[in-house]
Amino acid sequence: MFSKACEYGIRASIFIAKNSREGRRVSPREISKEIDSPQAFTAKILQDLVRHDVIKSVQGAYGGFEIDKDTIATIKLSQIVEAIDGNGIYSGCGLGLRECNEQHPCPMHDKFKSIRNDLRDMLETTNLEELATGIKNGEAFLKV
Amino acid sequence: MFSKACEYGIRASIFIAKNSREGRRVSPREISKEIDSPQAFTAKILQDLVRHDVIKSVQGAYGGFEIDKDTIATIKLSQIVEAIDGNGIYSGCGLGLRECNEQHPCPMHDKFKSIRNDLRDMLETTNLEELATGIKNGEAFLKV
DNA sequence: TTTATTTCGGATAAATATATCCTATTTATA
DNA sequence: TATAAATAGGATATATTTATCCGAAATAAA
Repeated sequence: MFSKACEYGIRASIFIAKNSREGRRVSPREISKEIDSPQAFTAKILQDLVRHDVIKSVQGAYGGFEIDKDTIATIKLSQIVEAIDGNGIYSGCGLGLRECNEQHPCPMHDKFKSIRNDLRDMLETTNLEELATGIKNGEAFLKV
Repeated sequence: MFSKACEYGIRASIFIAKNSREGRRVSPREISKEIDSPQAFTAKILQDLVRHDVIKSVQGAYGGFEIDKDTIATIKLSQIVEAIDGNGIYSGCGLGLRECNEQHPCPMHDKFKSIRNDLRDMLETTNLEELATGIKNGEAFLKV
C-alpha cells in the first residue's frame, strides 16, 4: 500500500509528535531505534519531511527533530503520505491507466473509486495528535 | 496500490476473458498491444497466472491464452492479485509492522482496517465476467 | 574560540521491480 | 515427417527503491 519510506515516515512523525508534546527533541538515532527502522535511511526521510514543512529540525549540538506543540493537531496523515509517496495512491487509476475517469473509465473504476475515496478521507481526517495519544496511552505501538 | 505486474496481469486477464467468451485464443503479442504493456514482461506474468490456474495456455502453433468459458464468472480479482502481489495488500499492517492486531495494534490499525476490508471484499466479489462485459459494451477501457 | 554534538547532503552500495533478448520446447498443419 | 507458429524459460539489462557511509556545515556549551 505505502512504500517503506512512507511507513517509516509516518511512524517517525508519530514518535516525534509524542515527544514534542512532552517538550523533548529527538535524534534520528533515537527515532530509528524506537520505530525499528534503518537509521541513515530514516534520516533521509526526515529531511524530506522537513523540506515539506511536516516536521522541524534544529541543527547543531542539542539539536534534533520536533513539531510545534500547537501544530501537532493540524498535521494530517495525507500531508506525510503526499510528501513521500505523492498523491497517486488515492488519485491514480487502480489499473495504472494514465487517463481514467467517468468519461474514460477502466473496468474497475467504479468499484475502486469508493475505496480510494475512503482512503483519502481517512488520511485527510486523521492527525498526528490522535495517533500520538494512542502511543502515549500504551494502546498502540510503533514497532514489532 | 498494485504493482505494475499486477496491473498488467488484471488488464490481461480481462482481455483474455473477453476474447474467450467469443471463442478466441489470444497471444502475448496481441494482449500487450491491446492493453498497452511491454510484451515480454507481460508474457512472464501470463506464465505466472497459468501456474496459478487463473488462465490456461495452449502451446504450439495456433496456441495462445484462454479461459474456460464456464469458469470466467468464477475467477475473482483476488485470485489474480494474490497470484502476483500476494495477499499483503489486504492482510498486512498499513505501517509495516510484522505483528499488528487487536492485541498489538499500530496507531492506524482501526482506521486502516475498514479500508483494507473493503478492498478485500471488492476484490473477492468482483469476477472477470462482469469486468469483461464492461469492455465488450464499450463502457470501459483497458488502455490509455 | 575550541570542542562536542548534531543535522545536511553527496556518493555509493545492495536489493527489488521492471523490461528485454534469445533459445528450447511444443504442436497443428501441410 | 518437416515446417511454421506459438508458449516456456533462462540469462541479462535497466530503473527504482531501499540502505549505508562519510565528510561538510551548524550550533550550544565549555
